[in-house]
Amino acid sequence: MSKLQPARGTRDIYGDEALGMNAVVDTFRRVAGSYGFEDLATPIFEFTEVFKRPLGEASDVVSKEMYTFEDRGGEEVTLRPEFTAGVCRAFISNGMQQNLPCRLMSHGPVFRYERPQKGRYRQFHQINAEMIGPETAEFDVDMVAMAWRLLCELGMRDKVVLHLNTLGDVESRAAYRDALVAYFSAHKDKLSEDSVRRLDTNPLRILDSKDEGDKVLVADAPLMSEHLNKESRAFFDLVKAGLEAAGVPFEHDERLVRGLDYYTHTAFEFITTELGAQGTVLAGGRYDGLIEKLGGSKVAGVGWAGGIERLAMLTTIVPEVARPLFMLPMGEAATLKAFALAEDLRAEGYTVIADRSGNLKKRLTRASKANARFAVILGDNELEAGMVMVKDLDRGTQDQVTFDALTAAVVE
RNA sequence: GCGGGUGUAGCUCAGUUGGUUAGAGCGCCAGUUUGUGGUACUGGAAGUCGCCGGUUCGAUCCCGGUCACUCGCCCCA
Repeated sequence: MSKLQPARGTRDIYGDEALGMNAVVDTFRRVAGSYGFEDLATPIFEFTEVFKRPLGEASDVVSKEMYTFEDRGGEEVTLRPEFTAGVCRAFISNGMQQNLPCRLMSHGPVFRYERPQKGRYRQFHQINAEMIGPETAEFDVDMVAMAWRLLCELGMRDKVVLHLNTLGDVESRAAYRDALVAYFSAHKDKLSEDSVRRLDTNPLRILDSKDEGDKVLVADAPLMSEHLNKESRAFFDLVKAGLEAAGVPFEHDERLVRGLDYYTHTAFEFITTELGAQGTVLAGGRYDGLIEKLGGSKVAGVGWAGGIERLAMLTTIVPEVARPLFMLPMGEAATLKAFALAEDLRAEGYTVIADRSGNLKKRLTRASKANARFAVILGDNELEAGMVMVKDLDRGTQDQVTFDALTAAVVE
């Protein structure tokens, strides 16, 4: 066995898994395209500031999960740990605010230094959609509806549940945060160690603690919905009404939160029970403060990201692979003629695999394994007669046809 | 970063209560068929039992470390 192995948390992707992941990306691009989204490919690495500033120095992602290094020119750069910050940077860099709202879709690898588990890697892949500009709730509905449509097309309608919540606007959120801190501080002695720490760093996170003792306290904790101001309540009501109108089923989950401060209003996660602790398959929300934090103007945004590996593990769609045609020339002259015939067939849209090594038996075996429908046998006998032998591997029949008739003879 | 489990052929896994040549199925290669596949039969190749060290007359097996995977926590897609 080879000692060469990929670095921890990275993998080689091929075969069925590659097909599945491509199917997820293809479906995503088609669905998002149908909502008017356009492609944006941002760099895989950015200046570290791009991620550090919006995510916050104290956040886990920045403080211990980023792949940050100094390049040969002395610049501090970071492999992207997520898409949103880079997309917003691109939005600012390219003056996209001239044409709002911007609908931008991206996909590709992202990097986080974490302890790997199934469905959780250091280099993993995301699909990402951002809508930048809109301040009203109808756009949140569009984004969630688009995610739901994608998941349905991937055959996951019955495998995921949409958890939906609101974080309110800045004012409501701050009020709620204060209420939570007051409540949990009064019961600090009963909180888990993790949650005592969260009381300082990220009190909202206590709400989704998995500690049994915490859960008892959380059950009686104040609710976000009780601390929403009028505007925030109206915003959330509109999101819910819109989703109902669009036919998107959801659960209002008061415990669903976001850690970072620039998140406002809508937060949502599509969760499955089929992947253990890695149950979140697609998640997003509104980030009205992010662009400004990055140095842009005050522009709102709403977006989501999905984990391609996790989605590929759950999708039921079977990618269609074109059945190849095997070209089996025997002898030098036949090999040369086969080049021409193969090019003709490819020009007609066929997938042609030229198999020139080994005896005919071996080559037919390979053709069968490759799920080929036809094998085109071209030896000296055929060449002299100006013909090729076309073997139908499904039926086991074969016929000689002229070179010109080949294309017509291999129609399935 | 913290705690638990696992690591034997390309793949899925048996097995050795520490002992001489480590097994199966699938896959691969070859033959029965020197120009005809998928089935069948016959034969074959392939493993420093993850890596390093310790204990022992002797370690794939016991112990320690390490690497990787895996389950949970943290965090998150």
